[in-house]
Amino acid sequence: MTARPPGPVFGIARRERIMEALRRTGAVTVRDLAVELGVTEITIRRDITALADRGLVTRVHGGATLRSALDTSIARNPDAAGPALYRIGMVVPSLSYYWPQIVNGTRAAATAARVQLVLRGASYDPADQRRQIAALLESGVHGLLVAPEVSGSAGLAILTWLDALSVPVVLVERRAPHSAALRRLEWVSTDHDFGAKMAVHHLYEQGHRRIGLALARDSPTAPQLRRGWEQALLQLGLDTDVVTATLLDIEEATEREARFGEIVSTCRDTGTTALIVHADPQAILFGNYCADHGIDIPRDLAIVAYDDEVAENGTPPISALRPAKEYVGRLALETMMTRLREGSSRPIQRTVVLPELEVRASSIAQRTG
Amino acid sequence: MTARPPGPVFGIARRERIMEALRRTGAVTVRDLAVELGVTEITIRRDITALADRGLVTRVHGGATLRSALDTSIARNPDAAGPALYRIGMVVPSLSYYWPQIVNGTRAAATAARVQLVLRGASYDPADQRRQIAALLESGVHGLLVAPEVSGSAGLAILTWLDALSVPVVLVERRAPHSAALRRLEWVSTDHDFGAKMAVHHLYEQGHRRIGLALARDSPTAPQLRRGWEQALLQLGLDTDVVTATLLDIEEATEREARFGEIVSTCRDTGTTALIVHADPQAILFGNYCADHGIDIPRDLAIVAYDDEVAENGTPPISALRPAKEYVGRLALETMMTRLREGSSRPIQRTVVLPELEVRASSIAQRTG
DNA sequence: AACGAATCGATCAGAAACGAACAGGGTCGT
DNA sequence: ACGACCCTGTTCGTTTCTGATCGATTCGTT
Repeated sequence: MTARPPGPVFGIARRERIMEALRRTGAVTVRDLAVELGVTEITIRRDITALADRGLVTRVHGGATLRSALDTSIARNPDAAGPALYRIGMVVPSLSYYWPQIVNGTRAAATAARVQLVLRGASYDPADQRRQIAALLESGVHGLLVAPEVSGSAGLAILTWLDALSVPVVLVERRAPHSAALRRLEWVSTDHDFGAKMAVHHLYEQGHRRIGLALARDSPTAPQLRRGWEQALLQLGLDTDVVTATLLDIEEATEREARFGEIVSTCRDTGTTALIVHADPQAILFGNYCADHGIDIPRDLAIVAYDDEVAENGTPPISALRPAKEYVGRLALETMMTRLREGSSRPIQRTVVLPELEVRASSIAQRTG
Repeated sequence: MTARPPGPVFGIARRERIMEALRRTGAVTVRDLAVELGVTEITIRRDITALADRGLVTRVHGGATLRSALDTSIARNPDAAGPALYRIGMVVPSLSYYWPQIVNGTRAAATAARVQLVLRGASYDPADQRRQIAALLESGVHGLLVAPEVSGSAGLAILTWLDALSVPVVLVERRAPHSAALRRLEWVSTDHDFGAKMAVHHLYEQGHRRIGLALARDSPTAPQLRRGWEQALLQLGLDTDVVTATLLDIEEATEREARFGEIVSTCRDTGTTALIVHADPQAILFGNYCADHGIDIPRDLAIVAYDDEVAENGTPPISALRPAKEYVGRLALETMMTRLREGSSRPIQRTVVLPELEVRASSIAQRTG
C-alpha cells in the first residue's frame, strides 16, 4: 500500500501498520494482516499481544480492535489520562468516502494532544452543513474544523459566516477564495491543482501527448483538477481542445457503461492516449470496462487515477495520486491547537500539502521496438 | 545514488549518512549500512546505539527506523539535552532591510530547538546566491533555509537545483512557480498578494474609489503586490487604467523628489485619492514630500504603506501592512525540523502567512460634513 | 448440549542479530 | 618516544525474531 522508497520492514514497522489499519477500520483480523504483511499468523498474534500489553489495542478472538472501554486489562493508556483541555468540533461532508482517513488523522492527533474531538457528518448541502456547524457551536466548542461548501454564493455565505465566528476556524481540505474579506480563516488542504499537474507531467514523460481528463460530477475537487490539468497542458504546449473531458457518476451501471463507451470512442476520435480519471473507484470500473472491450491498459490507453483508496487493486494496478489525507487531518488539528494556545497574536496561516504520485502498471510506457 | 567522493569516512560523517539514508527510506538495516559505508556491522550497531541514545532513531533488531511513535524509550524530547544535533544553513539576500527580523525569528526558534543556525548574507544576484548556498552545502549542513531569486530563467535554474539537492530545502518568504517539476521544495512565505488586497479593501472602505500603487523597483515582492492590487480592483469593480502605478527608488534625493512630483501630479490628473506605497521608508519620504507641498494626508491623499518597519514614525503616522516576519522565520525553521525528524515519508508542505493591517492616521477618512 | 472448524499459545528449532571482551591501529599531549 | 585514549574489528557465547508443530481453547452451528 504505502510504496515508500524501498526500505526494510522491521517488526516495529509492522506494528505501526497494524495500528494504522486499526485506526482506519476499527478492527483487524489476524489472517488478513498475515497475508497483507507477508508473515505467518503467529507473528501477527505476537505483535497484537505486544500492543495489547501496552494498552494500545484490545485483543479479541481472531484479531484485535481499538482499545475498548470494556477492556479491563491493567495497562491503561497513560497518554489518555487526564481531562481533555479543549473541545474541538469537526464537520465533514461525508463519512463514507475520502473523509474517514482525514478524520482518522485528526483523531489520532487529537488523542495525542488530549483534545476532545466532536465529529459531525453533514452532506454536501450548504444548508445542512450550516445546521451541523451551528449545532456544534451551541454545544460549546473551542474551535471548529470544517470542510464546507466553498463555491457559489452559498459557499461564500458560509465562509463569510465562519470568518466572523468568535471561535477559531480551520478549513480542512478546502480553500476559501482569495478574497480580502476573508482574512481570519485558516486552512490546511491538499494542493489538487498541483496533483493534476503531476499526473499530466508523469504521462508526458511516458510519451503521451494527448492527455484527457474525466472528472467526477459534483465534486468540490473537480474544478481544481481541471485548472491544474489545463495549466499543465499549456505549460507543456499540448493541445487542450482535442482531448476528451467528461463527467462521470458512479451510480447506475448501464448509464455508466454508456458513458464509458462515449469516453473511449472520444479518445479514439481525438487521438487521446492517456486519461486522468477522477476518483479511483471510477478508474477501476473504467479499467474493467476497457478490459471487457479489448482495450489494453496501458498500451492502448494509459490511466492515472486521482485519489488512491482502491486503485492498487485494479487489473492492472492503477497509477494514482494519493492525497495525504491522514496528514491533512493531523496538520489541521495542529494548526488549531497552536491557534488556541497562542491566540490572535499569531498571524493567519494557510497550508497546502502535496499529494504523492504512486506509479503502477496502468501508466507505464510499454517497452516496444 | 548518492555518489560520495572517495575518502575516509569518519564517525560523525558516518552517522550523518545513516540519518540521511533514514530520512530517505524510513528504515535501514545494519548489514546494508555496513556494506555501503565499508565498516563492520558492530560499528554500525554502535552508531545506531549512539543515535538512539539521543532519541534520533528507534533501534530495532536488525537495524534502525526513524523515531517511531511506538518507541517508548526514555529520551522523549530529542531537543532537550546534549549538543546541537543539527546544523542548518540560511541564506538571505540582504542583512540590512527586511531580513533581520526574519533571521531573528528563525534564530529564536533555532535556539529553542537547539539547532545551530549558520547564516549567510548574499545579494539579490542569483549567481551570488548560488555561491553562498554551495559554500554552505560544502561546509556540511543538514538543511537549507533559502530566499533565492525565483523569477526569470536564473530563478528557475536555482529552484530546480535546490529541488534536487539531497538535503531538505525550505524557501523563506519565497514561493516557487507552480510547476510540477518542482515537487520537493517546501516554503513559508507571507501572502503579499493578499496583503495588497487588504490594503485596497481598507481604502475602499474609507470611501476611496481610485486607488493607486507605487512599487519599489527591483523588489521580488513587487509583482505579487501588483497582482493582488489588480485583482482587488477587479473584484471591487474599480478602474485600473486611470490610477497611477509607478516605480520608486530610495537613492538620489533630487531624482526621488522629481519622481514624487510626477506621482502627485498623476494622482491629480487621474483623480486618484489613495495610494499604496511599497516599502514604508519610501512612504515616509513621500509623506514628507506631500507635507512640504501642501498636500494634506489623508485628506487630499490617503496612504497605506506596504511593510511596517518605520511607518509608525511618519507625520502623520502611516497605515501599513505588516508581514509577520519573525513568525515566517520561526515557521520556516519548524518546518525544517519536522522534515529532518520525519524524513521523506512526510508530505511536502507549503504555507502562506497573512500580513496584518495596521491602521493609522494616514488612511482614515476625515469626518466632514 | 455437542460437534467440527477455527483460533490460540506453549514449546521447540534455526537463522540471524546482538553485545561483551579483547586486540590492533591510529591520534594526541607531554 | 611514550603512554593514554578513542575508534574499529574479531571472536564467540547469548539473545531475539520468526516459523512449525501440536494439543488446548474458543466459536458458531446444528
